[in-house]
Amino acid sequence: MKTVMERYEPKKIERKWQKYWEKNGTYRQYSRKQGFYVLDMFPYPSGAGLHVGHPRGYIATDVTARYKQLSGYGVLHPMGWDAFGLPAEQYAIKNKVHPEIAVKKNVATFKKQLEKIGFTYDWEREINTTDPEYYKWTQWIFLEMWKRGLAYESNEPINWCPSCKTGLANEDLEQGKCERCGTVVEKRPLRQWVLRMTKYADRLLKDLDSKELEWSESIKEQQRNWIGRSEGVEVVFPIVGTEEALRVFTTRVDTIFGCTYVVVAPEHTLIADRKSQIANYKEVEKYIKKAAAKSDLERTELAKEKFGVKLEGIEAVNPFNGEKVPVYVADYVLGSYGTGAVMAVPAHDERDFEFAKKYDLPIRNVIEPIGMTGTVSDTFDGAISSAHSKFDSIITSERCFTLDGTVRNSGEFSDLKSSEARVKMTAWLQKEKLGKKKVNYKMRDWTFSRQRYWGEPIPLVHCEKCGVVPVPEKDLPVLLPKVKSYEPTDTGESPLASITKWVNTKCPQCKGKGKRETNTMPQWAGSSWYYLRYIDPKNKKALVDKKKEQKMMSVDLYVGGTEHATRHLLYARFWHKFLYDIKVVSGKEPFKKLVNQGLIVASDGRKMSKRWGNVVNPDDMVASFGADAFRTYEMFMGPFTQSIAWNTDGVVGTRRFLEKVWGLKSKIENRKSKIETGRDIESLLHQTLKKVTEDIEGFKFNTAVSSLMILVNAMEKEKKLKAESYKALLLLLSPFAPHIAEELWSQLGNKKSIFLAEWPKWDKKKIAEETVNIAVQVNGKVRAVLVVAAGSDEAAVKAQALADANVQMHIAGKTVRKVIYVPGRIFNIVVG
RNA sequence: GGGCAGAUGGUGGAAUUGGUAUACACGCCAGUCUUAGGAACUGGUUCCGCAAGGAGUGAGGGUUCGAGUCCCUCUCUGCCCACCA
Repeated sequence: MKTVMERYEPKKIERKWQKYWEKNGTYRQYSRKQGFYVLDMFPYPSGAGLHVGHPRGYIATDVTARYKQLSGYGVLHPMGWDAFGLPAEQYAIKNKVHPEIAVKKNVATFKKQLEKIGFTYDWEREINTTDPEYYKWTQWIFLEMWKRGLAYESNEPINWCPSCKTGLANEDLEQGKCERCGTVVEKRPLRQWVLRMTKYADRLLKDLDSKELEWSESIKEQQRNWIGRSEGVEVVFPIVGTEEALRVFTTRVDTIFGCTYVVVAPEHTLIADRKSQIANYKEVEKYIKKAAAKSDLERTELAKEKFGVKLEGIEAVNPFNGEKVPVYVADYVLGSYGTGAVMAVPAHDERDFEFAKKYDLPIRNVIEPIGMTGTVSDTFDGAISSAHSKFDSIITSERCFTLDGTVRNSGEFSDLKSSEARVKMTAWLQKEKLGKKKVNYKMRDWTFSRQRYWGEPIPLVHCEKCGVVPVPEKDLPVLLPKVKSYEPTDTGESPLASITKWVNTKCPQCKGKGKRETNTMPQWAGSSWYYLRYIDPKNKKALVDKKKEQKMMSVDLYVGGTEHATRHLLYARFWHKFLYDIKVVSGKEPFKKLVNQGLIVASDGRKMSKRWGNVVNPDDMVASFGADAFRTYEMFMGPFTQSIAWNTDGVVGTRRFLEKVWGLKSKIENRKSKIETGRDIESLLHQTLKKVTEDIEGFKFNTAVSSLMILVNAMEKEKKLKAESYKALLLLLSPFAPHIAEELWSQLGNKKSIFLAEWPKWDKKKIAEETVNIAVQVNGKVRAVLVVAAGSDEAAVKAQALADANVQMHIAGKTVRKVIYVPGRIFNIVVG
């Protein structure tokens, strides 16, 4: 006799199955023929723990991982910790614990939180960037780069955050402020290690267009903009009365006849070199000092107003017309881009235009908008204000014309189109040896050293005799010394510099006295290659065994936030290309497909943060609703790539849904009473099979869940269910709600895990329904809905439509002019 | 200033890509079981209107038998970049 059915109690089943899966290695099906590598951007284990926003991406990869395993793949889905860097160190300083201990504690918290949600993670492959066995290889990669001249020492001024007390890379800035603490960044000359990322600029750019790279257009565009390739020419402007010349970079050589002065950046060497020739050197020097004191932010904020000083006594010659033009120094020209000098064409460049107006410099127009002499062309609509209605008026107007057009007043190049003029003028320059084609990038080399404690030591030794010497591979890793005090200093020296016992060492080459490099690597070092370590996490001889896991060499699916567009994702691509060049990896790109999840914000619309007190902890969600309801809700709440506000009330809905699935068990027919399920439920089931399969593949989890809800609602209305139908439902549900699916699966008498079963396939024939609804419209408005046999012809539908009372009412007294029939959808009667 | 998204009920969002707008869910309303409650069950829920009917996807125009979807103009919101010559 059957007892009253047990209630659905997640607490009773979730922990049980999590233990079962771990014990049985359910998700370690690596021996399967085909592999699939699905990866989450690993978290930074902060002290605050996870909030409900974090797992959104992890759940999505988990759904995909489970679906792929059910589809026959051996899935690699690992997790680890990115634990070096400032946040961990600052947390440690604030809480007066050593970072190593803080990290250990935080990792434990994160892991405990993750385990409750029921992921397929293979914890045997867990990695931690602060583990010496791990950072040994981070150091190894650095040395390989150093050996090939890709890591170099520099003393150039770099971004210095006075609050974090460390140098920063360009990528670490946000509008001239430190990305971490918001402090305005200063320029500070500092000895530092730099990675020659610009050497890879072209490849980093070009490979974005590779067909194999399935990334969102917006991330690719962000990387393109960051790399900032621009093609132009370097033009030589001889300096009057000297053998020297000023080289300027321009993308608009077609405007060069409109050049009325030249501007150099305050850092430009011309100023010091020609000191004696500059009549107003004192004034110039004062200006340069003032400019140097300005932060990048100030330079940017004052962008509207441009200041500069004329270098009295210096003139440059425009190579095209031999005209002598004055030279200015102004900080609107950047020392670090191009040649640090520009030719100013105020008529056709906004910045030059503003500067020229301020200092009353001549504005000479040499580009005429196309169509000005004839009819106004559409090409420039909007670009040409009414003030520009006549060519001549442009010169004196309030605006300059910055687009391409027809070249005028430019000697032999007059009357050419801008694009043609650029080609011919460049050719002329090359012939006269007064210039050459040049490509410039906005992206800079990667400032790679930090003056902080909690990072990978840079494995180099400074020796008085031998210079910079690498630590031999057999001596790696260079361990980060355990110290009590690791607070940063103001001096630009790493706190490691004061640990003399560690600093003083033997030169690996001459065995004489040597000093260790005391700078550490930036936070982004460890994450630039971590995806490779998961493939072969225990390997002590090599970073990764290429032969062993060739099939996993690059990540098939990578999921994470968009905030990494120009840092982690750029750095990892750079390192991967380098590792490809030295034949450590076999592919050119690390991440084939990239999907960016939308941010989950708090219900008040703000980011979840301790500061606002709006953090929702996933532990609480699991405790009140169960992991399955929580997981399903995160997938159901909205489109995956879109940002969305958290709403705890919504979890109730997915919990109710799971209760219904649980309840359906009682409807399963037993062997004795073979009640046929209707055709309706069968076609709906197959429609759902198709929908859920396609939606998981397309990352449309919200509609996958809703289609499951529709199926379950329909099943509830049935008196009996075929066991086969119910099994199919459980399989479809299992990626989203693995615990309940596994529990019900085993209650059906299955001995093996549901995740070792096979994903059901839909049958095209069974999807088709016997009858279809046809909307009958009169002049585009729906007046009736007919139920007709599938595949009815137009005549049959027309007869039925015209017989409908409501339709008759709307066409009464009018002439039917036309009918449109879309089979299976619509029948439109046009009357007039 | 530039680039990329986006705007649909009270709320989150669907819409076979030009074919019945508002699926699914939350919330709300009414009822049922219950001493009570709801994270239970049943029904209802775009707006105006008693109804017939009409209006309706940020605003305005266009193409079409038919537009949330395509084209033009505009408004607003979010994210990213920003003196890069």
